[in-house]
Amino acid sequence: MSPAPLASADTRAAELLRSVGQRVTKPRLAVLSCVLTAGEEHLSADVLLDRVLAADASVHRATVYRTLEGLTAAGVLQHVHLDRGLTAYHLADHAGQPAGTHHLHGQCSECGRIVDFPADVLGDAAARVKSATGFALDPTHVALSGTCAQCSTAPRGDAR
Amino acid sequence: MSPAPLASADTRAAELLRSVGQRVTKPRLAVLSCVLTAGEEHLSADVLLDRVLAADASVHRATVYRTLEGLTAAGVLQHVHLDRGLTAYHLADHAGQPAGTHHLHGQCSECGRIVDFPADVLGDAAARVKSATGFALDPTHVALSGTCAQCSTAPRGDAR
DNA sequence: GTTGTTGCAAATTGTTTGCACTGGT
DNA sequence: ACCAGTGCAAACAATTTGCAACAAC
Repeated sequence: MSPAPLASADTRAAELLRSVGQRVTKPRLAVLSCVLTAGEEHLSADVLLDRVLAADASVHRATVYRTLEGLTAAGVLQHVHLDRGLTAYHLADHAGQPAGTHHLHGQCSECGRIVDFPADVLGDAAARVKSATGFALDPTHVALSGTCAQCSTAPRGDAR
Repeated sequence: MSPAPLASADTRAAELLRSVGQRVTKPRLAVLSCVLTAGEEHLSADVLLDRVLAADASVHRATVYRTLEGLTAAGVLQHVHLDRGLTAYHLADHAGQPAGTHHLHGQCSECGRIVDFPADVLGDAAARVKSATGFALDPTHVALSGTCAQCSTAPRGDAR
């Protein structure tokens, strides 16, 4: 279940922090290694908060929120807005790529799960909306709503 | 600027209430006629709350929220979820149409304005997402994010 | 009259702010 | 040593709840 060499989550976190010129502090390490450990999973700020607290109860809530904001500003993390006004964080798409090619997200309205979509799933929809209405869609800013594959078939399976 | 015969907003509201078998009460009239008077405008619950209070301060907040929920359940109103976890309400698309053909909404991330889109703006995007990922998009549930025509050109113009 | 509605006050959820202290570099 | 970063407590916004008084039918 855990094949990853995650022993070094803290080490990677420290490297990342230094590489963007941020001070290496206990809360920042805690937050970043939670994100690193989560891997594929996209975690909302408050879930992340819970995990950080579970790992180190001495870190304060406010600091977790400030840290997430700071790491996003520094380009280490990216976020999407979800249902209910929550925000989910994940590692930034690698810096090599042309800017603006972020992938998009869908959120299942049944179970709350977040799924990744390739940047181009919407095809020419954005262009169509723009020319029809003048509205410039930014599908990366907010998660698209719908029902995930699991919930479409199986009933209940709430993971929120 | 105001060509509508809106003198009878309260009357229409009462008719609507009766037509769905809901009791005609002061708070319900206040809420419904605010929605009717808003017309095209899509109002978030809290803005609607302010307007209702401005019209009749004796109506309680909690009642406004309960009323909006009730009217939605009764099929009189529909809602979309916005940024920040807010919810916007508008009159339900007329009952004559085939179910599920609701229009969609976009919300400008600059000014917060809500714009309507025809139900088919996304073209085959939903089908594409479904077959690529198994995720069944429901673009009517949450407003699509982007920048409205005004904000794309002019700078500041916050109407939030 | 009785059943559905309302007003009120207090709780909730997720997040933010001001400020004095602390710890990284 | 210096300043960015942190903990804490309190404020925040939007919404929700339990309950007793109340009013529409």
